[in-house]
Amino acid sequence: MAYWLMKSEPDEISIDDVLALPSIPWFGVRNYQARNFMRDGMRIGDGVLFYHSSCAEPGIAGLAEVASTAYPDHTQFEKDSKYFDPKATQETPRWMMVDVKAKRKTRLLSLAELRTYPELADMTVLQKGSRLSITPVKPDEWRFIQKLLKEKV
DNA sequence: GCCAACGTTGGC
DNA sequence: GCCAACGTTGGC
Repeated sequence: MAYWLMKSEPDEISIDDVLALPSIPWFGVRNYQARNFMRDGMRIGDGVLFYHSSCAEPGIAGLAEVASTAYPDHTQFEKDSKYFDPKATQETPRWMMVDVKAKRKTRLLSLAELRTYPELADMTVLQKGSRLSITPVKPDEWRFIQKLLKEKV
């Protein structure tokens, strides 16, 4: 069992949007490192911190889980999609995605708050210049965040 | 809107 | 394989 942090722009897809559906396909990832995490690392049932980015209050907004293993992202083949990739073919797809199922909304653990905890100082998402939309979360970090969500409401 | 940091592309 | 130029991310 592994843990992940996945960024989404709430203007596009928020935790509320995902909660309203059984699961959603995580389309649109166009970064090799993030793709490899989905393709090589993610397994059904892995824990996900749902992070809102590029918004007024960036931070962790909910808990989710991985609901499928990786499969080709269909938007890479769609000419009209902003995620279209002319170099991808059906035979050799370049981009993959997984399904994500929301579990619940949490209080907003803002980026500013996350930065105050020494226990989380090594979190990838908190590192300077970190832009990856999908990052692994260490078990210690996951546990600390679960504890935070129980203790401080 | 600014801009630092990082990733990708392509000429050589 | 190097690296400059360019594009993107995302906090502020």
